[in-house]
Amino acid sequence: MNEHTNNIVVRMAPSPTGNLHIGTARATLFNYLFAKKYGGKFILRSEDTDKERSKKEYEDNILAGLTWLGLTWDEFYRQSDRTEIYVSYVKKMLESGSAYISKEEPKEPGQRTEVVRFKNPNKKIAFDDLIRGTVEFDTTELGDFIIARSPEEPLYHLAVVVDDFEMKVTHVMRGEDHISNTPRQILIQEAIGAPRPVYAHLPLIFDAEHKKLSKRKHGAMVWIDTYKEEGYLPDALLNFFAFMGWNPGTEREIFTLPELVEAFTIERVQKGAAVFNIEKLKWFQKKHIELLPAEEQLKFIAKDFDMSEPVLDKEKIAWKQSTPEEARKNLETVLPMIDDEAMIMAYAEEAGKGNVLWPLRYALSGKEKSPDPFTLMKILGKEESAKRIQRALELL
RNA sequence: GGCCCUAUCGUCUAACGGUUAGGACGGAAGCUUCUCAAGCUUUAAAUCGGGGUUCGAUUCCCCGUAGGGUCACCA
Repeated sequence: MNEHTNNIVVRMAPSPTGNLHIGTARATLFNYLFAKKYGGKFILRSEDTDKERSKKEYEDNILAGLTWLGLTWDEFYRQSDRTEIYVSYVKKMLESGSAYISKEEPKEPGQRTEVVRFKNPNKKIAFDDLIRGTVEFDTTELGDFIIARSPEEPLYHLAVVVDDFEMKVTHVMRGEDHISNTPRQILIQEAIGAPRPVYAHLPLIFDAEHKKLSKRKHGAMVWIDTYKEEGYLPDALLNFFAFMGWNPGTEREIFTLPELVEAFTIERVQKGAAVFNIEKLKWFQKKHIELLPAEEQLKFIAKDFDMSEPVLDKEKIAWKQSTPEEARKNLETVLPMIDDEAMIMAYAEEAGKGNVLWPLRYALSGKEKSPDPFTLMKILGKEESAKRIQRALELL
């Protein structure tokens, strides 16, 4: 695997049956990293063959979320636009005998009395997985599985194989939950004469109970939107996702997206599932905020810390043993110096840091614990800062 | 249950036969005369079990065990 391996094509194929999911985003990241690292093409394909469950709004959400994350694609396709292609393959398979029409007894409303089944050759299939090595299956246990509801209504396995073939996909990187789908898809490939892509099944993301993350069980925590709304930076999320299942082989942990592309190698992807740890995400977020310009960082502080006008407690304005008179004197001295940190610090050095900085910080925040007074003043602005200091003075 | 995958600190992981088993998150402790939610320092914490192979196994093989995934006219 190197830059000279030509024409690498990968694809991410989400089904628009829900908003952008963490697992989808992470798998997309790995496909993106792989494509960019090796100079390949990254295709995004909306797998909406299920008309009942697929919705345009979900597709929009997935595309918007991926764009927000910075995971951009080179080509986009929608399976519902390609039905006639799948239909032509179903016809070919029916003619060649690799598929047949089967009479069925509908078990649920809406089910057909005739479906298209794949004629299973019942053989052993072994494929080489880039992450797991050789994986073997006996396809006998799969039976003659259904590949289309009717000759005009193709189902997932058929559509995937046809698309990967037509789109010349060379590497299929997807979650490990798809590993058992692989033998079916290889069987279809062989039936239509499609080459076998290289497979790479990514480790899953688990919850604290070591179960696959699901929308049903975990609700909002699986949606990318939730993290976006909470103010998480795309790069923090991406960095976090990358490190669940991959590491650069060094002790460096903070990477931007371009840096991840540079450092990425498929060989360092893990086999075992990773537990989603929100504390670690918060740490990545903190580190990525530190990468931002100073004024951008202030916005995050302002958002996380309650900056609304404080209700001051007279008793708390003066620091420790010092007197209200001292606090008053210090605040009056500092008031005209508001936008000059150096001057305030110089004064604080001689008057006693605590005696100056505590009343100042308390006057501004009204809290015993808060960011430092200079940060507060930058966020509040000169005018509001002066106003709050004045109010503290009135109490003394 | 069948099939498949996986197995190092609580968590994310490093060590590609030889290390005092390393780092990070979180935890604990301490330091830091403006506070701590910041910063710094220190610290506790792991190779699932049993057999092999080998001079030597976290590492290779086998068997267990445990966990997970998957078994739709969903994807």
